[in-house]
Amino acid sequence: MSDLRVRFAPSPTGYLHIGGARTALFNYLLAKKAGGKFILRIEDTDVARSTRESVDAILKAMDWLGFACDEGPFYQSDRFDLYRQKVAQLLEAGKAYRCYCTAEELDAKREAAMKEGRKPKYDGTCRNRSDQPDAPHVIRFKLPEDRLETTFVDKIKGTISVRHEELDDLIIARTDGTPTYNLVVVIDDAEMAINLVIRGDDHLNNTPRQILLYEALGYTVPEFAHVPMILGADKKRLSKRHGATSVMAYREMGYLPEAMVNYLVRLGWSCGDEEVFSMADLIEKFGLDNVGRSAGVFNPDKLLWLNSHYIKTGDPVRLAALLKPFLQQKSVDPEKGPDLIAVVKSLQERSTTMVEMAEGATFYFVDEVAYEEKAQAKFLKPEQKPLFEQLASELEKCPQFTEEQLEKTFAVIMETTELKFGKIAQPLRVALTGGTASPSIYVVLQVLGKERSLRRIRQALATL
RNA sequence: GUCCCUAUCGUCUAGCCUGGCCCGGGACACCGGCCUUUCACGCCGGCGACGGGGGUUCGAAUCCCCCUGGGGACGCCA
Repeated sequence: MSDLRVRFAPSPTGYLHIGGARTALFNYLLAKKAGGKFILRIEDTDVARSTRESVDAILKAMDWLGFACDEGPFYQSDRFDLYRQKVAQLLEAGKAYRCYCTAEELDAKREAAMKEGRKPKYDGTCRNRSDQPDAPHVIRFKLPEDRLETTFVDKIKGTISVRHEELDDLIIARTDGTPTYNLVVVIDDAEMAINLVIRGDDHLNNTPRQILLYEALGYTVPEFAHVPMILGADKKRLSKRHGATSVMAYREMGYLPEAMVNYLVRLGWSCGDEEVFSMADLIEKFGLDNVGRSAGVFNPDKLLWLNSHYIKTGDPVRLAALLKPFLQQKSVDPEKGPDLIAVVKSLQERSTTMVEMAEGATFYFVDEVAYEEKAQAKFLKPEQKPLFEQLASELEKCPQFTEEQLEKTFAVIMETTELKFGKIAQPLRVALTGGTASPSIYVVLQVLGKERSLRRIRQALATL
């Protein structure tokens, strides 16, 4: 047991994406490893952009990935009183002030500064105003002038130092009175006793000013660990044009959560030459020490490989349950066909996603086999009639569709027809499955069972 | 533009801290072969990197500096 307290704090302005999921994973893993607490906090201070749907989508994705939180979810929108109180505290202490500059004025100044090659920061117009008219205003945090720079040691990036001349007086409350991110994140992390903040390194630049806020509010500054970003193949920030970025989209595409977790953890973290990790492995082995410092490129191929690995080695009973919705989506009724678990077993090593498995499984469930045009033309020709007749009568005689019995039956067929196994198997495969690619023919026969198999052979016979 | 971060195969990375065992290891992808009743799986093999330039040192992927590349931040978004 330790007192480690970490958190994942997504803003509900969309679904949970790949990068967020990895941040959540790192937090979760560390909490579990240390026997600490993993807290979930929804950062919805931007009322205009936050939606209930996004919250639900994020919660659902967290659940799918298996990241259960120990505390929360907490909603910042429930805590505005606390924030208001803290703003007042800063105001009273003279550590914050009202700023009456309009957004338009600020934009103009920013643009001008950029054009002149200066850093676009607030010029402090309202900093020393003595009057406080009752006009629309924001609240700004007064950058402390008692130090020239702020330095902290990041658990991943190392020592980070920023000179205060690079900073300005940031807005902590909007014109409408609502608090902004940099303020609330500090208040909540402090009030929730978070002692290690793990987040994307796009927050690295915010950290010094947040540290200043911690100090101004009299809070203990936590430790920080900034995880590198995830990029697309073109080294640009990962976005929709690189393919799906929503975690749940991968579930829909037939990915298993353990594959996603395994892929995500290896993107930026390593443990010698190991590639495959269960959640239990990760809780034992994961650590910030082996997290890389540079951005990584999202590689869908490797995710796919891991997915096929987990499908191959997965429990058929569980996979069968997972397969059902994918089958139903293709209008296949999983109840009307052979044993689903046997179906899964026959497809595990040749499926890379559950969607693919569903595609491969469909033929088992159809009432009437639909032949692929080419396959039919090549393997279901009139001259095959004697072969199929043989097949029908011998298989009819076969007492049980077991590997052993089927082998015996085929030995007989091979002898009487003087055909090699391949010459028999392929036409039969087409008759049974409609195509030329399928699991082993003995397996197909067994899974389908005697009755279905014979019906399909007779169906083929009728077309010759 | 300014600041911050970063830099090993196409990609994820091991190695770097504690220089020599690394003319650099693993994985994905790719190519070839084997296996084989189809498609796959699997197995074997191959291709392929220390960004560039200066130092330090007997010796550098490993330490230092510069350059270049990449990412991020600069918002009344988070």
